[in-house]
Amino acid sequence: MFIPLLRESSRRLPRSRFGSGALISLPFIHHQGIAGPEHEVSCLQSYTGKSHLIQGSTVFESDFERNLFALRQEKLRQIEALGQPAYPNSFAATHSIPELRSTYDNATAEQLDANRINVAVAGRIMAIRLQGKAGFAQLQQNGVRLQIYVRKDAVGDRAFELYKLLDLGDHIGVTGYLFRTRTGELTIHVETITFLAKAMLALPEKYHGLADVELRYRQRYVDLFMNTVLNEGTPAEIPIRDVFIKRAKVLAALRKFFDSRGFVEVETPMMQPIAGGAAARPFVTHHNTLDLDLFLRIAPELYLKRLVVGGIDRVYEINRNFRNEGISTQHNPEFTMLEFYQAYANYWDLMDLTEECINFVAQEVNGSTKTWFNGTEIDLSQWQRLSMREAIIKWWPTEFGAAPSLTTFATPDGLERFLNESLQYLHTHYPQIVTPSSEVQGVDIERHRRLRSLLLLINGQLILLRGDLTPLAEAVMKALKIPGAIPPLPRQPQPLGKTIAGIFEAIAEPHLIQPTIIYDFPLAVSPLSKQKPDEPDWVERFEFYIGGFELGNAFSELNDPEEQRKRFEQQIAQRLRGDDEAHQMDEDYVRALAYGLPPTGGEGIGVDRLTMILTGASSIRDVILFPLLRPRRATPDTENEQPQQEE
RNA sequence: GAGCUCGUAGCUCAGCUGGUAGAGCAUCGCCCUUUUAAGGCGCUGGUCCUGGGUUCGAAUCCCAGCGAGCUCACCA
Repeated sequence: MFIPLLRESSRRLPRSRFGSGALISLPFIHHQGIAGPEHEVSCLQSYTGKSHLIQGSTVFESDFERNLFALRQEKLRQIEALGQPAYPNSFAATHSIPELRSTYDNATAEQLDANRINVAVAGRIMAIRLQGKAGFAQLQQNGVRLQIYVRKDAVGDRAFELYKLLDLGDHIGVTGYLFRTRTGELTIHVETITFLAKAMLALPEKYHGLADVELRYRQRYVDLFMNTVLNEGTPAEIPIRDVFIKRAKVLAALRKFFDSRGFVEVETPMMQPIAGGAAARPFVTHHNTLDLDLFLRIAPELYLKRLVVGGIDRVYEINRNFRNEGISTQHNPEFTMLEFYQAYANYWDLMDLTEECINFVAQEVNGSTKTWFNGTEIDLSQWQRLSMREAIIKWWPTEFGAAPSLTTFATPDGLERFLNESLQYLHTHYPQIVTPSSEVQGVDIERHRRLRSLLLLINGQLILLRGDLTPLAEAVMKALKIPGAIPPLPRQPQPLGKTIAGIFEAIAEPHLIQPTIIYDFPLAVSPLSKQKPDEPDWVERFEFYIGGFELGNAFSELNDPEEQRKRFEQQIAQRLRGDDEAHQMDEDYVRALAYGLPPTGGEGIGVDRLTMILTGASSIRDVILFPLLRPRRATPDTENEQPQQEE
């Protein structure tokens, strides 16, 4: 199976050196003085025949790479012939490249000559320039580069032979002394070269790096050492390596912040019999010995509050949550969340703590509270606070006619009447909205699309509120060519609070670019938070938004076991109505509350999203080392075995 | 789940009013002892994502699929 493939590919191998019949111009053939096509065929086959990688593997993209691998194997052999092991175990460096650069970047040529600095450093070759009997290369370590200068008369014949066998991407160690070149660049004048490891594959193009977004995610190892710059040409420009360095700093800063305030870091189950603490669909897994279905956690919330019951008054956890939802620039199925709980605190205390925390982390990570995100400068020290109802009123679109007032939200009837009026208003003032923007000429496409989606939104909310299609709503749906109701028709009208929250998200969220705390949420969307004493339909809860999306969610925790059980039952009722994100019953959690949870404030902060804000990365995948992607089909064989059977 | 855009050499990209594929980097060979996106000369490298269709002829047009990005929907 392999041999025919080799022969086939052999025909396309380079023929330059040995004329028309030559198979491949392998340096070792030259060195051994063997010539002629027959020998070459047998040589290539004999040594590729020893390689599991070349024979059986799917790591190669092409014959080009397969051949390159074979050539590099031969170079390794020649390196061994020069007396250096192909895969040595260590190298004793005296400095790291970042150390050398930071220490001697300002040293003058005269200083370096007068006081010779002998060094031994290791790194990956990221640029190499041979010039006859001398050459330059750039070694990279931890994202920092340092030039080396190799002269044949300084390193000797053998070492210079080795230098000529080096390729882009190889790891080497060198000893020598620092000097400055004619053009002033800090450089190591090399005295010895130690071969450390070979790059058997070709590096991406040296100027542009790895630009293909998909390749960058799939082969993050390449992306990282190529260190491609994100947001090039903008104030938010940042090499990808620095994104992840900053991510590490975000985690360290968060720990520093909470540790210094007496919080205890804990780890609670990520495999849970009941996936609770949030509204989301969980992943399911199975424990064989116990024959038990388990859920990957969607939140640590209920376990952390059990710990507060247990007397850990200040507790936090930083870990992964898993939600079986769609993927977007703000969503990855697994994401990192900080959750913390503080006994005897309420949501007002947490608002202050949140502002302090984000401020602190920004300073630790960036040395500034200002950051660039999606083309806007954001100041993480300047916060505004609005209630959800105020936010809806504030950002009610002018195209929709009159904005609601605070009393609009008091009763379902009031809200329904208001939404109906808005729908009528839209319908009469913008009769063209129902036409798709692609079919309308001479209009502002963005505005048109916005109006259209707002029309849809109101429609949907009315349907949800009422549980049926009124004639006007039906007419709009028909005009918009929407088959059936969107969202799906509920059997009963949904609670008022859910509609209000839906309107808020659609209308206000995109405006929340600068840090904003939105407080007082409807009870109906908050099964775990405490009611406001004077407004029982509303709870003491806030979310904070930066850059147009939600970063955190906090509330005064519900600690009345009886009320908690009732909320669970309501959630179960919603579940039965088809809402599979509604909360499940957790009797043990209710039991824990029955032992007495002190008044407690709790909050969750999305660490990935916070990192996005602090690094200017506009996609969550740019702050996750290995974001979830569809697997690539492994081999050409399985490719052919897959008929197009899916609809 | 829907819409838009993209998929050409290992990498970065041209070619897309249909005539059977090109550049730069990398690779390979030669020259070059202070270069730095080194330079010069020469060679090589492609199931143009996959499968159908239209056509005398498809990288190019049409359909379907696969993968990705963005926007929207859902959620955090």
